[in-house]
Amino acid sequence: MKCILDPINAETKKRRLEEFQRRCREAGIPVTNQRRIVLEVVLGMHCHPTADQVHASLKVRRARISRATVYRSLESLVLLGVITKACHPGDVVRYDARLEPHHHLVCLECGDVVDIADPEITPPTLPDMSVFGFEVKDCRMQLRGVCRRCRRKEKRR
Amino acid sequence: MKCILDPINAETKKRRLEEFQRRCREAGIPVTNQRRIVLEVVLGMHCHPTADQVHASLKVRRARISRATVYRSLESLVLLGVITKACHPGDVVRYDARLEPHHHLVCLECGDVVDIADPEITPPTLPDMSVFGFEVKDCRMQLRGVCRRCRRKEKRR
DNA sequence: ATACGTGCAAAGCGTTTGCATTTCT
DNA sequence: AGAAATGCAAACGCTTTGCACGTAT
Repeated sequence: MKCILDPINAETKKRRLEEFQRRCREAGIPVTNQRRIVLEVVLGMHCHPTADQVHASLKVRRARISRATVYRSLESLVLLGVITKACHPGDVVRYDARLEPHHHLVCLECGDVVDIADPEITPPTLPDMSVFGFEVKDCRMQLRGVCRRCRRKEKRR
Repeated sequence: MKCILDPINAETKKRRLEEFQRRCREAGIPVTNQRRIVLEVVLGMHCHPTADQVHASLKVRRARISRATVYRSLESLVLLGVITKACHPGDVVRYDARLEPHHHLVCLECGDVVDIADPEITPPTLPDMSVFGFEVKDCRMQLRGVCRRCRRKEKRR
């Protein structure tokens, strides 16, 4: 079984950047260099970076973008629907660049989340929650437990 | 269809408090008044309170427990496995007193999460992720989208 | 008696905001 | 030209921590 997802590939990245520009035009907000670069970096990062991790990753790429702008850019990318906020057990906001349906392994010890694909557990259609006035946009399974690293730590005690 | 879950009932509360005391003894940590009262309050609150909401709720009940102790008590209750950290898209830690399997409606606009039960979408057995060294303890479906209140707000624009 | 928990206040971080300046449309 | 975004630094809010004291085992 292979189900931990690979990084987003070059072709998908290109498509996502085009979609970002299209949505900016639709929403009438400027396509700034900063926003584009932030998106590029997030698409290239491992799963669910924090704003600060994105900022650090920008530094490595020699792109000088202030911390405040990184926060604001990520927020506008969420509003554009180009990325989403990941649901984590911790107290730091994390972002998820993967839009296609997938699931998460959540470690309840360290808060780490890993993307997985497992068609077996995915329901074929989105459940209807309109009785509650709720519009379902996507559906993700969280498999919560303890990751390898944390299990090792536990054994050591 | 009825699937938004009712508050935890009196009988269950009693059982949960007993379990808490038992686990304290097992772990060799003291059963203090503060920890017990914090648990009582969390069991009585609507879904996924923040530490500060718990603290406020304690005030209403005329229980003077310092904010720091509330934070520490909640953390020890998590370690004891008596409550869990809820997985939210926001930047504040939220707690979940419901241990039995259930699912969540997550509003991506306001970050609100509502407990639901829907056996139709619940997989019969926990998927095996031991290939990744991951021990699955529970499995929750997140139906992410927009809640009634936020949809109304959108229409007003 | 001893180890652990509690309360208080201060420190620590992640995040947001006000304002002058720059950039995009 | 006008509207919106950026950078900086300061402010803000949630959470943790150091320390003296209190409490459970």
